[in-house]
Amino acid sequence: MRAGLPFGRVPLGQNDEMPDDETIQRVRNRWGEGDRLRIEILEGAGRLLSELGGEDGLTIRGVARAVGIAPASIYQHFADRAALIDGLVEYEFSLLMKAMTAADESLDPTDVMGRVRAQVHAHRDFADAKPGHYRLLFGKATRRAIRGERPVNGPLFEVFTSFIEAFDRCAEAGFALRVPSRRAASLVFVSVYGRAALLDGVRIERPDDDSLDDLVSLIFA
Amino acid sequence: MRAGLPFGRVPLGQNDEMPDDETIQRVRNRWGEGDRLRIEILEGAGRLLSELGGEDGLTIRGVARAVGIAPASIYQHFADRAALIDGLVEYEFSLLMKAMTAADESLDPTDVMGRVRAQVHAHRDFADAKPGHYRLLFGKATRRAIRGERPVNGPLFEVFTSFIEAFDRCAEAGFALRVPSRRAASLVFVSVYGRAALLDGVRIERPDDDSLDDLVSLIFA
DNA sequence: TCAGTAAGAAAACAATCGTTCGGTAACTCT
DNA sequence: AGAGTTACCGAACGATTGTTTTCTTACTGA
Repeated sequence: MRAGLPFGRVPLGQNDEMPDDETIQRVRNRWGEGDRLRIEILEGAGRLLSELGGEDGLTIRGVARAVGIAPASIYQHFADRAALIDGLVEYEFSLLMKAMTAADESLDPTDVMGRVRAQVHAHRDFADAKPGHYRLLFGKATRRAIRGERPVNGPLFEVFTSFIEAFDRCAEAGFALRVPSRRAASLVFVSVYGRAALLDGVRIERPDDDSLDDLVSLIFA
Repeated sequence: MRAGLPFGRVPLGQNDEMPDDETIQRVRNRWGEGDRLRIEILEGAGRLLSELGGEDGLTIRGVARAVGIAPASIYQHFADRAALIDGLVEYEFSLLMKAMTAADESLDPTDVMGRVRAQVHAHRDFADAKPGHYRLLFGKATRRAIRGERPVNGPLFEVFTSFIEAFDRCAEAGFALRVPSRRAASLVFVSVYGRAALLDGVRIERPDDDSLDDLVSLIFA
C-alpha cells in the first residue's frame, strides 16, 4: 500500500503499524550528512536490544523498523547483519569506556583509590542500566572464539587495561596491594561481571552494591 | 528424494547430507519406549548447543537433523520450540545438580569443608566443559524476566540451596564463617559464574583455578 | 542548465524457519 | 483376525529473514 509515492516532503519509511500518534517524521539527511544515519541505526539497534533483551530478534528488518527506514538503507552503512552487530558491539563498548573514563576524571586525580571505585561503579551502573547491552558485549566474543574467528578482545581489553592502570596508580601512590594490580583488575572484573550477570539473569540474592567496594578494600592491605 | 519409502526396516530419518560414512542407522524405538526419543532429542539438542555455542541456531529442524529424525517427530514430545528449549534447560540443570551432589557424596561426610570445595569444583568443571550449556542455563531466566513471564529460578535455586546447605553444615560442625552462609553461597556463586563467563567469553587473564579455593578459604575465619 | 552523486526506497529473491495435517508401519490386546 | 495405539514420517503452508537489484529524488558544483 502507498507505493511509488514521491518522498522528501513526506514521512520516510514504511510504518505499517501504529499510524497512531504521529507517523515517525523522519527527514532525509542533508548532503554530506549521510553518516548520521549510521549512528541513528546503531542507536535504534541499541533501543531494540534493550527491549528485546538479547541479540536474537535483532534483525536487519527490525532495526530498520525501529529507525524508521527501509531495510535496504542499512546496507549503505553495514555490509551485512554480522557487520551491523559488530558495529553495535563496538559502539556500546565505546559508550562503556566513555562512562568509565568520565567517572575516573570527575574525581581529584590524586584520589587514586576513589578513582578505582568510580570506575567500578561506572561499570556496574552500565551493566545495571542496560543488561541486554552488557550481555551482548561480553557474550559476543564467545561465539567468535568458537567459530575460530579473531576474537574481539580489542575494545574489551581497553576496559580491562583501564582497571589495571587504576590499580597501578594506587601502587605508585604508595598504597599496598595484596595482589599484583593485574590480578586485582581480574578479580574486580570477575566480580563485577558475575554480579551483573547473576543479578539480571538469576536474581537469587541481590549482591548488594557494597560488596564490590568490599572487594576493592580487600585487595588493599 | 526417496519419498513414500516404507520404513521400519530402513534407516530412519532424512539425511540429505553426509551419506558418507554409514547412514545414521536410527531404528524406531519399540513399544512403550517412545519416551526414549525425548531424551535422544535433548541430547541431540545438547550436542548442537555445544557446537553452536549459543541458543541461536538451536532450531527445531536443526535438532531433528542432529538426532536423525523428522522435524515433525519433535512435536510428539515438545509442544513447540520454546518448550523444547525449556526442556533442555531443565535437563541440563539436572545434569549440573547430579554432578554437584555426586562430588559432594564422594567425600567423607564429616569433611564438610572438603565438600564445599568439591561442589564448587564440580560447578566450575561443568561450566568449563560445556560453556554453551552453562550460558544457556543462566541466561535463559533473563529473557523470561524481561517478557514478564515466570522466572525459572526453580532448578537454579536448587543449585544455590546446595551451596547454602554445604556452608550450613560447616557452621554446624563448628567452623566459623566470616559471613552468613547464605551470603557466602552468594559470593561463591557470583565468583564461579563470573569466572566461567569471563573465561569462556573473554579470556583476558585466566583466573586460575585456585582463586576459587582462595575465596572459600577467605569466607572462613 | 546539466552532469554527477548522495541518500534512500520498493520490490523481489531464495532460504529458512515453526508448525500442521494427514498418513503409514509396527506392535499389543482381545 | 481385527481394533486400537505407538512411533514415527512426508509434504506442505505461511511467515520471516538476509540480501540484491533497480529505482527515484534531492542536492551540488561547474
